Amino acid sequence: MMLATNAPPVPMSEPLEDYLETIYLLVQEHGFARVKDIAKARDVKAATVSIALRKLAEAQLVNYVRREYIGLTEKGEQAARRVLTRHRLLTRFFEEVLGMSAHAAGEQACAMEHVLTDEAMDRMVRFFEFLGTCPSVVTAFGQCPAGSRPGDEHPCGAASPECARCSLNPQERSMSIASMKPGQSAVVTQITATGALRQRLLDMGILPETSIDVERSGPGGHPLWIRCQGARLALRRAEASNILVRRPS
Amino acid sequence: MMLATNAPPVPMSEPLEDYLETIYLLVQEHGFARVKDIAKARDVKAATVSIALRKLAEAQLVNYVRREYIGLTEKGEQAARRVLTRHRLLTRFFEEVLGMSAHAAGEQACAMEHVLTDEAMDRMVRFFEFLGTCPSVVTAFGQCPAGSRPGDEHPCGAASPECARCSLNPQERSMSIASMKPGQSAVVTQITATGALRQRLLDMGILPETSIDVERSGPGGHPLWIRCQGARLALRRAEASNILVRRPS
DNA sequence: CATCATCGTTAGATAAGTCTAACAAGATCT
DNA sequence: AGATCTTGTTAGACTTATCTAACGATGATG
Repeated sequence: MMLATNAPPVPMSEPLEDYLETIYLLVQEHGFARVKDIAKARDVKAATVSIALRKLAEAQLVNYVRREYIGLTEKGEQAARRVLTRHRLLTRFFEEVLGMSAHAAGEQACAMEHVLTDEAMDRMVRFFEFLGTCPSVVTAFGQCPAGSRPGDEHPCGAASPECARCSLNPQERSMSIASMKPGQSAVVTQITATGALRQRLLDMGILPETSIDVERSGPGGHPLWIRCQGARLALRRAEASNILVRRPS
Repeated sequence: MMLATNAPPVPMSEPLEDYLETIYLLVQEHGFARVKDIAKARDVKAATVSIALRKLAEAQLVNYVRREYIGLTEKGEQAARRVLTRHRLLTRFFEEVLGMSAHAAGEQACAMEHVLTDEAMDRMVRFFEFLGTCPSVVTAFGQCPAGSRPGDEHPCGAASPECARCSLNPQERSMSIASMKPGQSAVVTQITATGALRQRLLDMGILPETSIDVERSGPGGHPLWIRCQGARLALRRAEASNILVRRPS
């Protein structure tokens, strides 16, 4: 529901970011967000939420009239997705790379999502792009130190020899989403954009290994509508062509 | 100056942890810590430091008489080292693995050091232990996505083939610090301990790739005195034997 | 010795986020 | 309709960390 804009992200306190994130998830899951539910999700009292909502409304992040429907503004949705994307990225790192349980990884991600800088995020994404094309790295690590603690076994023997995906030419099935047709879906492998555009795409939740469904695609200057992580996004063609995917062939 | 104890770490606010860390570093660097210096290092006013010191003194973390010498207690030193170790571990991750500048890596580490859980730390250390024995992984990553952004080059070709260190039997030169003589120094490769002992050793600052100097070592039940990251530590033999190192042969 | 500069402390204010308790507004059920 | 239950809001208090401004103490200098 949101076109990529250049709105500079407003610095915000961690609790307020958490409220936005919570609202975003509740709306996505139930179609609405009530004070009570937000309070429960964040484990605070309803009174506290009420006050927070007033602040968020002042900052133009939520549309909110006393006792009425609570919804995110465009700006709020963007901020929420930004945080949520960081959350998912960190969770994946702790779970898939370091081998932590989903629960522990999520907890850790929660604590860090507010302070992950744009640059660090960028680097982590590149790390995942790298792992995605050469998964034996993770595998090798998963087999050894993250797992049990023998201490004597050596991982490299297992690591180096076969790198299944690498032998396939990765560009073979690779395409940008700009050339996808409505109804098709694919998995992101790489974001080739750099700088602000890259950051904006990442903040929208477009990360390596997330899947994307194309809903509408017009010719020429028309935006491309996609679904990603449950969100509907509109991309310009120039943006779309920077997102490489692989299609289950 | 500290024997490894089983004192349960006290939960503490982030600012207070920062004060401890700052004091620790100032003492290590200049031999003393004044209110003024702490204030400058943390970029707050002296008044604020004064108040914080009172709280730290109440919590038995600093020895502190009004207007007199400021020093960490044993508990305080332990807490400071705990945070500092997290800081260093995270910095290394962002710098060495993700390829960020030393400055950016440090900033990011600062923001995360207070919330890194024991488990996540443990996993990261294992990751480094893994990388230490099979460095081609990092190298390969460093050559590709973290560096420039060609997007088309593929890292794996460079990654898999030669894994220099792996071909050497890592146990060859590997030994525990328990068998080191006074005056010798070595680099940590692995902490084989598990559970609480492992955590305690990590919290003391004993991480993969840190160097250790043995200062005194008695026979039998006597503790082993070492220097690590500028700190003097006493280890029991049972602990020392869990720390594997490589010596520049 | 008197003065002045530096350093540290105290008092009082502010801001953010939380709580409890009391209250108000709808919704539901006889 | 009236009683009651659920939900949300407001008022007031507390905690932590910070600030400014004023004050006190220590030590150096003319």
